[in-house]
Amino acid sequence: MITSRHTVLTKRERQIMDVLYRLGRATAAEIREGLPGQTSDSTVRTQLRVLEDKGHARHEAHGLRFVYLPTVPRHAARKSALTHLVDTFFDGSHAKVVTTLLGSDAARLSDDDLDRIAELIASARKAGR
Amino acid sequence: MITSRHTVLTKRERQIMDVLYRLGRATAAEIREGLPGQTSDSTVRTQLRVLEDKGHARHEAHGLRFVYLPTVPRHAARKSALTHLVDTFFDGSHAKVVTTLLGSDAARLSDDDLDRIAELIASARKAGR
DNA sequence: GTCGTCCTGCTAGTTTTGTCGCGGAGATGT
DNA sequence: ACATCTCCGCGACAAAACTAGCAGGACGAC
Repeated sequence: MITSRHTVLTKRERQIMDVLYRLGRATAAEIREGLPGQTSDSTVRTQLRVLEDKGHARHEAHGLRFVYLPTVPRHAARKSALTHLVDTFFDGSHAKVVTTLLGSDAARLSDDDLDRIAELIASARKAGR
Repeated sequence: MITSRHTVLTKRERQIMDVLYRLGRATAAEIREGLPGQTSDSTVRTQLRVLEDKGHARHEAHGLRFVYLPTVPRHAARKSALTHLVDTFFDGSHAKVVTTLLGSDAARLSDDDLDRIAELIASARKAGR
């Protein structure tokens, strides 16, 4: 049953994985709540089993019920997701993304955030020369 | 917003749209080349027709052949894609994305980029107070 | 004109997804 | 013990997605 190769996710599977990554870990019921529209319990459950087959999720028998979580850790998944997004929409330029983020909605950045970013820029300059 | 087609893209459709956004505009043949694996010409063509039906792509009769392009302009598509990614993987924090980008691979940023970013930070600080 | 090439659109067959009903396995309450 | 509730998995069917073969039209070469 270990048919895990880089299988591309289907629509539903992607929705579920998104919920899973958003929450970190979740029960079948929690995932169902996180999905758009309404879906029956067994449907979600079946999908989760498929995702486990494909190697994208796993579960821990937490007490009596199952708690599902992604196999690929969040930081790894988001890195590749980010890379893909940068390549498709930003011509592979990290800088473009950064400027977009900073330019679009500066209100979401705290002073601490700005400090940290400024620091990163400073060290990037050092490394660059 | 105009008519927001809430149609979720399928695997293949997403792949095609990615190519389309990466290239900006493309003929059926170019798209086929951009896809992973091998796919017959008529398959790609059928998918493109579906994408047009769903309102995600359109074509211009450029000379004799068709040139396909996304209906949603790149900057709009990338904004929503970015928002979704930020929400799913970065807890909605723009700052986290920026630090990830700056921290992971600083070598991809030129001095000009760094200057521009520094400037954005400065203006963000001003706006913040 | 006739052929060969390069496009496009239709249509139909196959495969994959998506959905849920039903039954079983504990746990809990009466 | 029995009824009940919650949670899980299997299997079967419906729906959607994928794929490609084939016909037709426009163009250029001969």
